[in-house]
Amino acid sequence: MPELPEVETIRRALEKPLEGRRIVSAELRLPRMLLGFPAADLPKKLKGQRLRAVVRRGKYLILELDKDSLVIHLGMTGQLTYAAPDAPVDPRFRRTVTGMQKPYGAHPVDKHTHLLLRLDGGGKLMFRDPRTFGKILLVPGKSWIDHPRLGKLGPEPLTMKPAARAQDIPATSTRPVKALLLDQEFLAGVGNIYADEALFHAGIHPKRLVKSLKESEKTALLEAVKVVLRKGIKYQGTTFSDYRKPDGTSGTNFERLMVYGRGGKPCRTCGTVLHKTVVAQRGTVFCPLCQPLKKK
DNA sequence: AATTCGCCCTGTCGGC
DNA sequence: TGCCGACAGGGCGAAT
Repeated sequence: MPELPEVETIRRALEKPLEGRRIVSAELRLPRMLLGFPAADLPKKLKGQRLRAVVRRGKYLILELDKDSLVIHLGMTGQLTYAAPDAPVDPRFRRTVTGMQKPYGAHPVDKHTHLLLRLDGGGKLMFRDPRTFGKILLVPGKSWIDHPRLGKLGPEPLTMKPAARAQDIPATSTRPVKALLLDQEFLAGVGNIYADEALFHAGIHPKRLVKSLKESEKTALLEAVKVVLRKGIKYQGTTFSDYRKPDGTSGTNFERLMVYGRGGKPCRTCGTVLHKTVVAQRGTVFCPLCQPLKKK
């Protein structure tokens, strides 16, 4: 699922080709993907506006236009692809596997392609999402910052100060620590993959209760969040099913993960078989030796 | 107030 | 081979 590193990778890839381009036409092929604005009015609203900036907040990608902001959440299986002018349609586009075929053209429009923006010069931006957990919002001006869906987001993990943020962790909370990491009001952009990775990196069991954490553990965990997110960005995101970069190729972080998706396999640090369980209604993988529930 | 639960949705996979 | 249930899970609203 696209988390902060995946969305940031997409943002960086789209920045150059999109900024300054004018929307020639917009096609919303699945109206229910759009929230808070009449779907029928979207094409007229977007047509003619220039794309001024591509920004990210947590897991949200925001296309700032002349008058409005188009806010996109990729949900679990959302893909944003950009096709350069004159790029041929590539039928293999979405069949890519890590390390295999390299798409060279445009994603074919299929039944999962929900938004299609044609740009001046001939470029195309497409939003595809098989499971339709994604969302599109049209927000007037740059007030997306205050939109109900984005206004309550916690700090950006990459710019927060771990020691300071650690002070904000409730001392009496009975939640498992993994639930805290997944809480977008605590930190914006951490999802299931990087929560597990951060907990491993910090040597903390995902079921540890928040109130049981020592100050040093809190700070170490928040440092670990930054480390694993930076690593995710460095390798252009984690592809294990649907996530793709805008050119259709895969990120290469999956093969570098320490725990996520590796239940039953040996820990890369100590060789112990990694356990898989459920925490906060999410599949969770951890090393029982490197992340003990009780301190020795 | 804090926390958990149920639901949305569809491609993929294991079992028989 | 084909059918079918289980599974994946972010975020929201309801329930506890």
